[in-house]
Amino acid sequence: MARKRFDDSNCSVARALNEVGDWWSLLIVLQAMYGVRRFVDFQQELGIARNILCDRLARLVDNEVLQKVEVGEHGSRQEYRLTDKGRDLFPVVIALRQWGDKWNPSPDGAPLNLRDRENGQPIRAMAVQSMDGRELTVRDVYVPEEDVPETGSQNAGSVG
Amino acid sequence: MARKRFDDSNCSVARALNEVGDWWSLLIVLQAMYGVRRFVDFQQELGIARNILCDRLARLVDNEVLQKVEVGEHGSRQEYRLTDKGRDLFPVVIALRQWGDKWNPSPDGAPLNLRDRENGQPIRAMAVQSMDGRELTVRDVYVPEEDVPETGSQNAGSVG
DNA sequence: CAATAGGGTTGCATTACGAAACCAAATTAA
DNA sequence: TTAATTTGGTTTCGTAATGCAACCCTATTG
Repeated sequence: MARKRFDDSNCSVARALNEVGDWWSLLIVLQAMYGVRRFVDFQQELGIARNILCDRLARLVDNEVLQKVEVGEHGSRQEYRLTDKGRDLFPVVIALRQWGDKWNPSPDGAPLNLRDRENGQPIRAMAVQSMDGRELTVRDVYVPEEDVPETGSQNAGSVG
Repeated sequence: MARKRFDDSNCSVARALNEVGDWWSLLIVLQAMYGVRRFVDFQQELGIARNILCDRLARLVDNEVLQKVEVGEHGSRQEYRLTDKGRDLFPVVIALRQWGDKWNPSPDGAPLNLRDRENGQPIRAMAVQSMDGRELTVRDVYVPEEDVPETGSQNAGSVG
């Protein structure tokens, strides 16, 4: 049967995964953050099959993560650029990258080091924070009683 | 042909997606963060096919994101619990959730609100930060020249 | 002792993915 | 000016992954 979709799930993680939760989409967004904009370049950087790339780009455009821009005089040259929505995936990508670097260190050498353009310092480790800046773990948070989603659909009861 | 895998990619995002980048794995981890530990509960909460759930749980255990624990006297009752590695996905999940809440608001009602156990306040929006706490966008970071990965394999040149 | 719950496995139909070939418009090279 | 190349796709086809349902075995409950 068809792959299950979660467009109308009342879990926003599920809805998010619906848009960028497949093998390629996030990598495409990552490349876009690296500055890649052209079909051929995505294809070469990722080694993705062209038909799949077409499909993913179209879906990302549909979901307004990317925007397709005609460049060149008579059309026939396109660019795929990140929208604000797409750029907003930056924390997701960085969180994932840091997790990967920490728990699956690169087989050959140092992790990609990202630096603050302003002073050349490395960036901070991503963390869930309280309003006053404390770092929160899974156990430090909860869902208020009145907001606990009913079980059996997509969300379980308590966090922690 | 086989779905492309990225075990040995020198991009840590790709390696991370290799472990939790499919449709179900992150949702399973999310449920685990909600406190779900039993096979049947995962199955009911997610509505996932049982064989797929088996496969994903086994893979997550292999990758040390979950740990399988025998409970009950004579075996035959298992629990799947998050490891430190799994719990460390918290920032990833929260970043994804906040992105989903912002750009694909729940069709029926308010987003799941997570609160700080210590004072009942909501948590902060995830952000990539500089060492001194400034919020950084994609354009505020760069990769130092000597660390720029060669093009054509898995990473493009510059960030921004 | 029968019924049920927990945790899987097996078979089968449907769908998605990957590789390579093919295509057409627009550039560039000769 | 014609031929080759680049860009952005689509088509075809074989393989892999998914979902559903049915089945299995071991504990526990009634």
